Amino acid sequence: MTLNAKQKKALKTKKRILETALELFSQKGYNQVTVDEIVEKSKTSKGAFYGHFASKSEIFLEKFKEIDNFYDEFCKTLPNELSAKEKIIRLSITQMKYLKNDLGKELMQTIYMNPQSAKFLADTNRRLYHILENYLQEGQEKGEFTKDFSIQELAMIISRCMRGTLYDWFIFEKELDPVIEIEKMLQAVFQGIEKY
Amino acid sequence: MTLNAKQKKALKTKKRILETALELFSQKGYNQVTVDEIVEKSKTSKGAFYGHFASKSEIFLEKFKEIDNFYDEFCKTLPNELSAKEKIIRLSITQMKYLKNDLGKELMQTIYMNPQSAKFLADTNRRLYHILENYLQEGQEKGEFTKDFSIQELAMIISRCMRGTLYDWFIFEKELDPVIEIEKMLQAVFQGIEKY
DNA sequence: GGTCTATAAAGACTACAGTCTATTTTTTAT
DNA sequence: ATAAAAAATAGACTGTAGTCTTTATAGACC
Repeated sequence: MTLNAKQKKALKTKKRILETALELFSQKGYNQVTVDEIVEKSKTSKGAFYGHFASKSEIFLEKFKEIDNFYDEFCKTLPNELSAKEKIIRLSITQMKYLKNDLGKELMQTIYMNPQSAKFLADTNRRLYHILENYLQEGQEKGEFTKDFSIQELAMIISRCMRGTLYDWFIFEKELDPVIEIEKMLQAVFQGIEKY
Repeated sequence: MTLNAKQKKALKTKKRILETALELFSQKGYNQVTVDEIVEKSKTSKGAFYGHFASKSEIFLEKFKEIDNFYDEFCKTLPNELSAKEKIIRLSITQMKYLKNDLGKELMQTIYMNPQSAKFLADTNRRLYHILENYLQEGQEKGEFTKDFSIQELAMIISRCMRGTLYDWFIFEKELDPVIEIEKMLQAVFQGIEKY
């Protein structure tokens, strides 16, 4: 982690590009901003831009990755005595609020609709999966959840509900609220829609 | 439906473009084919292409819409005495097989990852939603399903499971089988993952 | 301190989806 | 038949993401 002068300068360039780009995106929207514009305003060059980022959308991915701070913060403030189910529901709802209010629909849609950046969502080593797996394990151990599925399968099911809900947020014209939608979705998944 | 000579000719042009494009896509893959190439091979022009299709990906959307034939066929062969749950499960599984084997991952991914064409998936007037709503209504009436959700909400939940599963098919590196995944997903949604 | 190498940055260039204007072809009205 | 209007098609042109080649800069080694 001990950087020499050259590396420090490069990092400063990267930061300048990132900040300029995010600034422009928030001013005019992702699709209204060109890479040429970012490069011009940040006084860098195409070479510098693509040396630091693989694509225009990767800028958003970088921003999106800050979500790990959100998860950390969330875990800290969550009362431990809640049921595992309640923890997962609160995680999901709080997360949706964060994505909706702090990151915004355009950023999320850009990541989700881009095959390259969307791959990151499938990385089962990201914080989200670890947290989910913990709560699920706790739930299974306490006998709250079925053991018909493995922890990994359950994490996949829950996280898929999140992805499905977010995806629907992007594609439905009539403005869908991801917070309300994830709540309904999870209610169905936890209790089931069958009568017994 | 009575076309004059001009309209008939235009339709022939459209058909020629469509067939040439699909042929090329299947030969080299969607991303390896350019509109210029389609236009050249079909002996038409950019003007003709964009007169008939709003975008390159709309070609795939056109092909995707044939799915209604699949749904019709499916409904015809489905035994009526099955439970509503069983009907929905069979619909989902058979559909996934169709998407995977007949349409293919690239076509589906192209539609799903494209904001313009993805809007079509959100059209609640497509055949899929009507069929789902029928089965769900049948299930609610027979007392198979909870009435905590409206038919429309249930259709949204089930179809979102489908979309989420397909989306995951696209983004996970390690080849996911959408047929197996939808089965697990629905098992969870029908029975719930909570122990009671 | 000079040469050699590796990394960063510059910016010209390419590829390609989609637009725009011009031209041809067909229909309609007289 | 002929002029005017409408529709379809041709293909030149534009915008922009991303690549490629060149140049500058800094560290390393003698």
